[in-house]
Amino acid sequence: MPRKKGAVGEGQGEQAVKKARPAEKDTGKTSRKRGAQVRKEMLNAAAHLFAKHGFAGTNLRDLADVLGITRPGVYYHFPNKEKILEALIEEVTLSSVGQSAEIAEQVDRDPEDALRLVMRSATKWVLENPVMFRVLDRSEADMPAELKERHNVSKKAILENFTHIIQRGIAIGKFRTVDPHVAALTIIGMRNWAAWWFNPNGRIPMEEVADTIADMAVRSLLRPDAHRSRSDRVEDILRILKEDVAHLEHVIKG
Amino acid sequence: MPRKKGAVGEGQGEQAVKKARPAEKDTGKTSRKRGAQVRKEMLNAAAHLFAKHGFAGTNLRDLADVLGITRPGVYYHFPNKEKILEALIEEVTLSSVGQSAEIAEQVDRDPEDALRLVMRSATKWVLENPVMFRVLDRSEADMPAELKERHNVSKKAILENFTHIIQRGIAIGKFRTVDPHVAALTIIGMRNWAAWWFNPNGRIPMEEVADTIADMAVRSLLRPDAHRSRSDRVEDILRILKEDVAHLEHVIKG
DNA sequence: CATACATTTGACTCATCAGTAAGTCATTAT
DNA sequence: ATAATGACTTACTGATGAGTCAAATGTATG
Repeated sequence: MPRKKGAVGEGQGEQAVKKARPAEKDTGKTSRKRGAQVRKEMLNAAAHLFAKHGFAGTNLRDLADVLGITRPGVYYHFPNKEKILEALIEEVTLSSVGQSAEIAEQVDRDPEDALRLVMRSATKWVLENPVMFRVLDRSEADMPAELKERHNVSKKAILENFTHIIQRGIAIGKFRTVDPHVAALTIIGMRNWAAWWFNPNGRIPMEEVADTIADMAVRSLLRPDAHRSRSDRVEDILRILKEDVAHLEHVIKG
Repeated sequence: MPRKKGAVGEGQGEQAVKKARPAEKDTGKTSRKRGAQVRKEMLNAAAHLFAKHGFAGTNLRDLADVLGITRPGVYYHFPNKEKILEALIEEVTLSSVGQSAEIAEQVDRDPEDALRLVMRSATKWVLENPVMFRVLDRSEADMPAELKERHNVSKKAILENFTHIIQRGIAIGKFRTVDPHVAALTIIGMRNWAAWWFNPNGRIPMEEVADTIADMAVRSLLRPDAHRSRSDRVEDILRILKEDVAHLEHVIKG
């Protein structure tokens, strides 16, 4: 990506991160104490660049351009390129801690409810931080070992949570699927992929998308007949099934 | 990724692409006429590298190392780095042409059948070419304009096919979803994400995974009541119900 | 054996990019 | 007013990596 000659972010689908100069008066305080603000903007801009080009494919000069400073100016705020990624990931894992806690709480409810709640919350998180999510995803190969390790642990935890819920759903006869592991990976895919197509300024509000995806996840696993009775009690489901069997046998004979 | 000092493909999870020398006698013909063979190996190795590090993040020397030649040797087979990517994409789009045709044929069936068939075939393609799929996905930002254009057209076509099927399913009252567009994107996510977790040498065979994902996609959209009439044969339904009853009775007792 | 041809190498060039060092300059504290 | 300092800049270094090219190393064929 040898830096198109003309400008910087010339792509047509940009919409975010573009800015040629701090435009004289940014917040009243023109220069001093602007540091923290710039740092934030830098992380935001870096997130967009890392998400699009990956860590290795991102040029610090492009980052500087976005902020309207020169390349070495970046080094005032961060000691090196990798620290930017680390700061970004730090931020993202921090913001996902709340989510994990929330998920852990729900895990022991009725499987259908649990799956819906956990899936909605997990999806919401992705839709609220789509760029960060993409960075995480794109930079895996370039992450320093320690960060990669943490990231993998977190991914594994999510997968296990889902698998666990699904297994419980199967045990009480509410879910049906060939393999809980594959099923968990698949619904995680529904959620994760959303980070790549969801448009925060689009037609459909985030909450609604999250609800839709969570609903699809649940329905993709619910045993068809279980839909009938929304009861949690296995005995109820069994009774209904038996009624159905009796009915069908009658139909066949009659 | 400044090239770990020691070796080349030191990661523990490698399993594919590793080879230090063409090992004396490769196919009997040691050197002459080896060109086509090396070219193939090169594309394969490049696919793995591009998939892992992205186009920009891939070093041609790493590619050369995998093949047991030196970096300039690469230029005998391809004029430059970008042409390797192009050749790769060429190959991949060629192999997906068949799929598109197949999909087009199914689109006008009964929506449930159409969705299942199309989804299965689309998923199978991904599972058969997971590395290629990842390359496509990872290299989007680095693709030359013309290739990117073609790629986008193909993505859009798939999306529209799914959307169309879903809309028809809603129209005849068999599917239910808030937004067909979101639903289409979500089931595409189920499929696409599989490229990142599916292991061709894993426990579960490809066909089964494809079937499972296709089934989940269909069920995530089917209107609950429509499940009943899924099979035309009452006997089938009865048998399934009896299995369910047995299963539940077992659960209650166990 | 000699020649032609396929394949690969060593030794380059050139551009890019991460990171450093020293200097500038407005603002704020003294 | 002056010193300190926050937020830069210009001008470097050094590494890396893409791409070139004239040889070298075979290896098949006449």
